[in-house]
Amino acid sequence: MRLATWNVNSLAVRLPQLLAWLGENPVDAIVLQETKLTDDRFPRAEIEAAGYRAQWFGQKTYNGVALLSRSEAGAVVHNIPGFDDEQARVIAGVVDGVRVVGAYFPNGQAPDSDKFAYKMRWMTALREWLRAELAAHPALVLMGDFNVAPEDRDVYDPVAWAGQIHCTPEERAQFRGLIELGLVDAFRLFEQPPKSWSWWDYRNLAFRRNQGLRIDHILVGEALRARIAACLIDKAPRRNERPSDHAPVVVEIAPG
DNA sequence: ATGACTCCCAGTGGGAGA
Repeated sequence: MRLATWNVNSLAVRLPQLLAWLGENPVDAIVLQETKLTDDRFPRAEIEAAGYRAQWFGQKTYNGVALLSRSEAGAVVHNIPGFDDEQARVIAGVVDGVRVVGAYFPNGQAPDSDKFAYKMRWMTALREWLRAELAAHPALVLMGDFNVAPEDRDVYDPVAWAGQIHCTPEERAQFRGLIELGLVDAFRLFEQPPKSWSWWDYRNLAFRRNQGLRIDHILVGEALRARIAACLIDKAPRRNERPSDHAPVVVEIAPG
C-alpha cells in the first residue's frame, strides 16, 4: 500500500493541487495538515468525486487535519485522547488494517516561549498515547508535519539553525522518544539525495536555492518495518504556482 | 536585519507559520 502526508497550508487554496497530485499519485491514504477550515467548509464532495473517503477535523484560521483513504477508515480518533487541546492537530483511523495516525505537531515558535512548552507537553502526550496505541495496533504509521528536523543532515545550514526552533536538543530528544517506541524513520531506510528537505521558506528564494528543512516525516511501526519498500519526498508540487511551502512525503509498504 | 512570503481574519494592519 502507498501512504502519504502533506501539509497543504490551506486546503481551500490547495484543493486543486491536491486533486491533481492524487490523480498522478494514487495512494491508499493521505493525511493532510493545516487545512485551515472549519468542519462545515470541508470539501467532501470534491474529494469523494476523486474516489476518496474523507475524515476531517478542523477549526477556524489555524491547524486542521484530514485523512483521505480509498477504503473507509475505522476507529477514527480526533486529537490525543486524554490530552485537553483546543487545537485540531491529530486525526487517526484504521485503513486496510493499518493504524494511520496523521499529526500536525505544534510549531513551537521559540525555545523560550509558552508555545514551545506546549509543544513539549503535546509531544509527551502523543508519545504516551502512541505507546498504548502501538500495543493495540502494532501495524501503525505515524506521519505528518512534525516541525522537528531530527538531525543536522535534515537542515540546510545546521550552524545557523543550531538551537533554533525545530532543531533544539529538546525537540530532537522528543523525536528520539517516538523512535524508541519502536518506530522507524522510513525515509532514512533508503539512500536519499543529499540535501533532501520537505519544507522551504516562501521567502528569500529558498526553494530555488534549495534552502530547507526535513520536518515532515513517516514513522512506521516495527510490525511493518520489513515491508517498507520505498520512501520519498515529492518536490514537484513545490514548483506549482501558489505552492504549499511543504512537499508531500510518500511511503510504499509491500503486501503482508 | 525586528526583513524577505503566504495565509487568514480583519478592515486600510497584524498574527502565525517555520
